[in-house]
Amino acid sequence: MDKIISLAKRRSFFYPSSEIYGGLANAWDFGHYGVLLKENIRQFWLKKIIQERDDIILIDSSVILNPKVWEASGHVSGFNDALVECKNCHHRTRADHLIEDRLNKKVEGLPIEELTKIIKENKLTCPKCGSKELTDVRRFNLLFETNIGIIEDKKSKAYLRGELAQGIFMSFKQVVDTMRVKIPFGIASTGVVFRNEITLGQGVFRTLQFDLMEFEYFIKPDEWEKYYSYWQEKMWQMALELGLNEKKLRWREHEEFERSHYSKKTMDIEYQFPFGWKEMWGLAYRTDFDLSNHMKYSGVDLRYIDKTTGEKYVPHVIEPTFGLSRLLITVLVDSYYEEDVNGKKRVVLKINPKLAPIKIAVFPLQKDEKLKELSFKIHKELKNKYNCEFDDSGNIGKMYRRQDEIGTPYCVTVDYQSLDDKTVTIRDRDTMKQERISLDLLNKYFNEKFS
RNA sequence: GCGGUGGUAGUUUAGUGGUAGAAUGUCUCCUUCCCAAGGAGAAGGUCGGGGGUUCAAAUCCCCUCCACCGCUCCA
Repeated sequence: MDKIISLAKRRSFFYPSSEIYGGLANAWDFGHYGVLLKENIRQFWLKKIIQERDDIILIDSSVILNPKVWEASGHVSGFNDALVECKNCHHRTRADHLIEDRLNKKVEGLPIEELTKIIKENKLTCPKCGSKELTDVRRFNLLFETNIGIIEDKKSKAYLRGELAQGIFMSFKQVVDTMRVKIPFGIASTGVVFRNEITLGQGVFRTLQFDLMEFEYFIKPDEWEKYYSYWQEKMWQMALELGLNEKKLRWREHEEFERSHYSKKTMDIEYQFPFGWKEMWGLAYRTDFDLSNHMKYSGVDLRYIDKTTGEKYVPHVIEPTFGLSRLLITVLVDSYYEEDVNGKKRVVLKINPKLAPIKIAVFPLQKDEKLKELSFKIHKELKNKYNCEFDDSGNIGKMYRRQDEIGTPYCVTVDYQSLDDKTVTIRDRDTMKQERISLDLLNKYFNEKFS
């Protein structure tokens, strides 16, 4: 893993954020190749989910929503309450309620330290599993708080979105009213979300801000099992299509105590990283939890009307979540190879060509004005269609290796023969083999390679 | 959040109180008809940050930040 982090920084995929000030824990910035890779992955997903289907609508919601959204969703319930968490089953309880129920004692307004003391002295246990292992009393703040306008105004408090789902639910009515959708249908969204988790650590893997791609698939309540397995299969296929090693992937179902408050069934696709199996994507059955709560809190009817049967009901949802930032790291880990070439180490990222940040690099075999001129011309033309790089520094070996490290699948080299017969060599990243091809056929050649 | 380890050039690192070094990468020039080749030269360092001890601190002490490994948890 250290090798990947080192490569990521050396080759500008990602690196610690605001480093001149000592960095910020769990914040990373993406560099040139990192962003290109990330956006290619996003495009791949959009093609699969939006372009190739007819039943999923794309939206992009505001990062800051009306704060009531997060109250209705359950993300801020107990936000201002002092809670204890059970170390065994992770159940969270309001500390004042626990004390009042067990000891019949009014503790309203007591400071947190006092509450912790009372719980410890009286050896109070978890109301769910009975464990004695409770954390100190504290305020958990999952969501980042911010202010709209004047900080002193209490009504100014707002939250940065902690998941994409709520923005999707906020668009539900709009989509149903305008997009001629029929159940089953999905609403998709991609973008950055923020988590103010108390427990940090795990570096690039657990960050304050991360990119997600996700959708809610709205279904009839009695059909959830059917669509759950449908999306389970689709997600697996997508992971394979991205080029990930199947042997390093597995499904894992969450135990009841692990599941989020809204979910009735959750499964993760995990990837086997150098530091163990870790969650990459998730699939949750959220029932009608969110729409029903939003109906309750907002007073707006969010039921769906089946135009053919006249049936009126609150749809249930299946939620496939694709961690984009995590997928980027997974792709790097999965495609990193060290090979022995002529007794020297070759580091190469065997990334799926469709995802590669740079598709083609063009260089003159030697430093020569004529070769350079033709290379430039070819480079300029290919750039219209692909992300390309031109290079003429060092020697041919160095240029190939440099491209290997950023996963460029093809290198076009211009030599003296090129000047005579208008052909160039194309070198394949994975096999290191070359083939000579006429300039007229270059476009056709790459069209086939990247189709 | 708790416990352990560590932080020196872009990267990998040597340096245990006395003038900050190497390899590699980067840049320039020469050479070279295909895989980090050869030659010449150059740039690159708040020694993570702050404070203290000392004639003198990368080195010793305190605080802090960051990373890594366990425990815990998420996507």
